[in-house]
Amino acid sequence: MMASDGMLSLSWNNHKATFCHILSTLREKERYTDVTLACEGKFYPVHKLVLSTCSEYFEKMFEHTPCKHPVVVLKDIKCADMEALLSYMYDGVVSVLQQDLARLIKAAELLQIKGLAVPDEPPLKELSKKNAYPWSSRDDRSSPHPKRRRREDMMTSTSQGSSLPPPESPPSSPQHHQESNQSWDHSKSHSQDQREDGVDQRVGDPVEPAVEFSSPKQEASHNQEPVDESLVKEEVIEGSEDNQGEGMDSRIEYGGMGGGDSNTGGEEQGSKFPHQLDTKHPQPLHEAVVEALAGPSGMQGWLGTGELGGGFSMLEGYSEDGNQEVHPASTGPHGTQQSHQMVEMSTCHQRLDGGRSREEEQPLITRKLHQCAYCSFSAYTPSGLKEHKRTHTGEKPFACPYCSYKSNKKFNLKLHLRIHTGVAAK
DNA sequence: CAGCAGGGGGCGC
DNA sequence: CGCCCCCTGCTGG
Repeated sequence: MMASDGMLSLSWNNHKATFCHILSTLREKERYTDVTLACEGKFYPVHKLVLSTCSEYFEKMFEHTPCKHPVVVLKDIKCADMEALLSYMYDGVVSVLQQDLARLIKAAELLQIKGLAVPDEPPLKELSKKNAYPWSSRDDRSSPHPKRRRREDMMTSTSQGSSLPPPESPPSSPQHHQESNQSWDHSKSHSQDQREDGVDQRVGDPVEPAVEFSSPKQEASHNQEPVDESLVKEEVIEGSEDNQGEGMDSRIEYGGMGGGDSNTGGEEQGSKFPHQLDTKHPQPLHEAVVEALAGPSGMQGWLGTGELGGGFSMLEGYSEDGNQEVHPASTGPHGTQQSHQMVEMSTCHQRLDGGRSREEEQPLITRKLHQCAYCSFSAYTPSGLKEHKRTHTGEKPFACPYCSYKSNKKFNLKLHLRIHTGVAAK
């Protein structure tokens, strides 16, 4: 925010990253989607805008497709690849097994995905800096430019397949940004294959005539190994103030330690855990965006306060699209949806204390944070989050039978009732 | 003092 | 593990 003779320039910190994340969220929630990609019987409601942005192919296709909501049938694309590409287009990053890379690139070429197949701009510097791992830098993803990240470099160090062992790479490895296959992900990854049941809703969708899309040069019928999208990293909210200043990654990767006895002792704990960020003051702009774009029940996993700046670099790996069923037909009652990001803070240490100040004094805790979708608050428990959310939604389920008082909290109602029942207060 | 909101303990599933 | 209940701290009238 700068002032030049009376003129204020308000800048939205982290705007681009935020914007991208909102887009991604919109896709998850199927908000404003205006095209449906269909491949291998699965349907992916997405946005023309995004596709067009990332692919001239789509751009032209939509240019010549007057339908308001066309269904594009991708005959020669594996759904796993499609999901990966969508993840790439929306999040700017995609996790792919090395063995699937070639197929993915081929698919990307078919669709002329910028950055994966079509040089969107001088790619030299991006690629040559590969070892700099730009995405782990604090560059807040200031540019949504697609980058062809040959993640296979890293993937080779870990074994592949659906049951990736915990990344055992040394902490110095630059990859601790991305792929930690959390143990709790394993269970979820199993359900990957059941995504179909979630998409039936689209089948009968009386949208416009389907656009048959058959890529000219595709033959791929390799084994269909779904891209293990559980290869997502988990972001941990980080109090950037505490940042030792040295770059970024005070963000920690809690990869694979959930399993258990591999108590790593020191190094991880070295990095302090987030105590609460400035939870009292969610960024008004962000909230506004949340409200405006995602609605009260949108924006899951919203972590951001712009102030965090380099504390984390957006949620690139945060892909509920990977772990979630593809858009269940009903998103649950308004305001009560429970989807929230769970960040597992796993340090293989047992709970160390029960005191209130544990956060400040003991970073070595094992617990889950339940991230509020509306602000940077993280609750200890899901129910805590639930209650907290009511402060955003205004939901007040507990009404006083004697007056018009309503509370968002049962116990508060109980306290209130005392003024009616005559029980001495406090 | 009333209201609000976060944290934590206890208990049941 | 999640829900329920309660304690506690803060704020405003």
